[in-house]
Amino acid sequence: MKTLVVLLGPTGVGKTELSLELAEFLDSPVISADSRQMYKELAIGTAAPTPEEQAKIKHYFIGTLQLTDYYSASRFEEDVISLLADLYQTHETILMSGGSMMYIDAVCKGIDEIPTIDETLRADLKDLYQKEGIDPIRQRLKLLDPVFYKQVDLKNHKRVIHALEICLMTGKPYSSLRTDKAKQRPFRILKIGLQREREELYERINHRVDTMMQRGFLEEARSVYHLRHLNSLNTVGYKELFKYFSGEWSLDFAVEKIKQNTRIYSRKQMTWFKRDKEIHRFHPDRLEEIKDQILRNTV
RNA sequence: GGGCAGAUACCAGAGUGGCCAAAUGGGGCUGACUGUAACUCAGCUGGCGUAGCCUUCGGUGGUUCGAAUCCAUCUCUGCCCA
Repeated sequence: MKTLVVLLGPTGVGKTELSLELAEFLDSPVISADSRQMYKELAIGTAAPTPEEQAKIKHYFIGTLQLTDYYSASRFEEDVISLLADLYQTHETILMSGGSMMYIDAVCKGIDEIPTIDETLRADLKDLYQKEGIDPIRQRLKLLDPVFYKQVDLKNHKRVIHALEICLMTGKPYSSLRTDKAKQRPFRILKIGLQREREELYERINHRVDTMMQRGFLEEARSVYHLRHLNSLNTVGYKELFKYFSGEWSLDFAVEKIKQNTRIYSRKQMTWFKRDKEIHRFHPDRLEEIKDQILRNTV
């Protein structure tokens, strides 16, 4: 049976390194599930696989987008599913590796059909939000989709605005489009979660940030500074360096903040996958155990 | 040596007789999250199994029905004058 092995875990845990070994072991390319490594301008600050690593193992979805491109979990689902259809012509097992939990869920469980929001509509609502706050948006949502209105976190403006966008875009209540059902995939999914002791993970993260700085992260960030308002740059690492460029923070302080915010991000990832009972957890050093687990599930 | 200011929870910092286990921010922790998700948002953060109770606001001793808040004194810190 065709199998998708999903390697996941918090940032800095060691996914990239292990994915190379597993890819070799499985004779598979690596499908990257990382929402930021997709941008070609962000190679250093996202710790994307290097050109050398990519020369050894074929990677998909690394550096394939420009910062100005629109992308989403739904597109990722679509792109990966269609890519898998191709790859399964010649492979039994494919490896996907990454830490963007929502992207991974989109591939594993699917995501509901919702049209892409029209740019004008999006801009209009953003404008309304900035001028009058969240209240009028809440009120309109309450009118158009009372069911979802009761479910959303009303303080989370992003979710509230998006729900209204969907209602206005489709003419239907957002809640009516939510199926809450996982799609059946024509392949088996095996999730391997990497975890380390927190102290160990934090040390790696701190160290990794220092390494990024040595590799020219500052220059990379400066080269995209003029695009800082793009969502694709609402990203740990870049945000902080931008504050240095604007004179708000000293460089040392910005670097400390990058470390801190990366640690926070890693915790959020862990929270997300703590509740996923399908994940088999391993320390990254346990390569043999991981291989065993895969063999047991792919034969 | 003299004068002044100050010492509050992990940090910063409000509070200046009862409404104070003590504002607020940071940090930390926990969690939510189906489309811009490395986003966005929420809860907790002295102790004990809520309620309630217990121990706190530099130390000690007072005043008071009642003190983080007033008085005395000690220790430490900062600034100023010598």
